[in-house]
Amino acid sequence: MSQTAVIADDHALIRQGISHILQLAGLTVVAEAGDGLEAVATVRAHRPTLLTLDIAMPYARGIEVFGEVRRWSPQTKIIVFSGMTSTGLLRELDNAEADGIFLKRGDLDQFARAVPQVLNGERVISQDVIDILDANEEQADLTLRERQILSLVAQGFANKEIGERLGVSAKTVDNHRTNLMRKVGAHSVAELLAYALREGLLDTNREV
Amino acid sequence: MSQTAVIADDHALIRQGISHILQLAGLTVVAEAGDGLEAVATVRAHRPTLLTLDIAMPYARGIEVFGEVRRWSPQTKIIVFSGMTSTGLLRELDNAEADGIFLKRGDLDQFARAVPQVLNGERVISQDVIDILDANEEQADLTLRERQILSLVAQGFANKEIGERLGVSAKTVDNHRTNLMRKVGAHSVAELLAYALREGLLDTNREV
DNA sequence: GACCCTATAGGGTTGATCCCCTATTGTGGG
DNA sequence: CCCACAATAGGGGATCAACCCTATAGGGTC
Repeated sequence: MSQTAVIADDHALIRQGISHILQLAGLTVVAEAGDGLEAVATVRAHRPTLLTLDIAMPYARGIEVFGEVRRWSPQTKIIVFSGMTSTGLLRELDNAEADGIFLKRGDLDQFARAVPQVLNGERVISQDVIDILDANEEQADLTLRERQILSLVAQGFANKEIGERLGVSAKTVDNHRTNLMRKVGAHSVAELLAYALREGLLDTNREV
Repeated sequence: MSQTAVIADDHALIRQGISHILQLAGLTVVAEAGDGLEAVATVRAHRPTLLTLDIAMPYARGIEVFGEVRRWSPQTKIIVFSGMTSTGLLRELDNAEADGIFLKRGDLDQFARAVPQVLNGERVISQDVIDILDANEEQADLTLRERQILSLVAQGFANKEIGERLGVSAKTVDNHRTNLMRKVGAHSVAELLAYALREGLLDTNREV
């Protein structure tokens, strides 16, 4: 039986590019997915040999898709394509034990050569990614609550509103926020968001 | 003599996808460019029939590339591929009279069908883009000063610092900021930045 | 059990922001 | 010549953010 692949990316152009490469590698592309939820559903349905996953997709971030895929189809190898180069995100992917990590801006031949290796059980991280991870060893690790609050702050909500939304007091939000700022070295909302943008902690372009 | 094309995009994967489509349309892809400066240089050297241009590239934004290309190779048709869906950006492209505007997440067949039309002198804007432009007719038009201050606020500077940097008093910055917020309907830094992010008024992902 | 960390919540201070007002200068339109 | 508006500057007030402090409850580790 031939080896199958599912491609998840919100850009049709990229799906086509990847599809072409995978076909040259002898894989059968059985399905494509345009957002995170679709990606999970498609993998559950097809249980492919390989999944190529974009981390920045509507409805569900790649990282969250990751866990679901591992759960419903553990034998599926996952290669992640990242458009963003932020340390935080790449480290998350590294820790999540992606079978392959590549940058969209990177060399395609490198990816093409890596496909058979990954299918063979090896783990292939592109050199670009390794460089980025090595460069910034230190990385503020934020707690779940802090990330949630950061995201809501970035969406323009005030402490009081965030408190209502999360079911806690505004004062608790204030405390989390203070810790958050100390961790990342910011001293105002604006500095905080500037940091979050740099690190790719936010869904910048919320797609339609 | 056959018709030629140059592809400018910072993602190799997308270049490959576009290249494939253009070749099917009978065009010869004579060069590819990975950033804005390269794009301008390449177009000057080859003067292609068609340029496909990504608006979010390192070193020079697509909009700036636009003017340069029109100047050095006026007969070159320009088709823009946008990953971002912000009204402001798309309107800018519309006003700059791109020969074609498509979203990266859009339908590829639509693009493929449009290529000959564009080469034929027609102007083709994808339906997705038209919908977005129609949806938000109103668009806050900010003054130069307001844009500058918005940008500095987003970079984490306080009124006092912005004042020093622009050589005006902090109070003046405060006033500009108040007007700015009234125009966009924001009531806090966070809301202001959320707006700016949505509208693509900021350079979100500053690439390596 | 001692210890650390997260999440919760409040008290209190300081400074910045948000937004109301007035006012001047310069520029471009009609 | 008047009007609109951008840009400048300030007064003043209400609110909120930023950050210090203490404190409790629960989870994990050694």
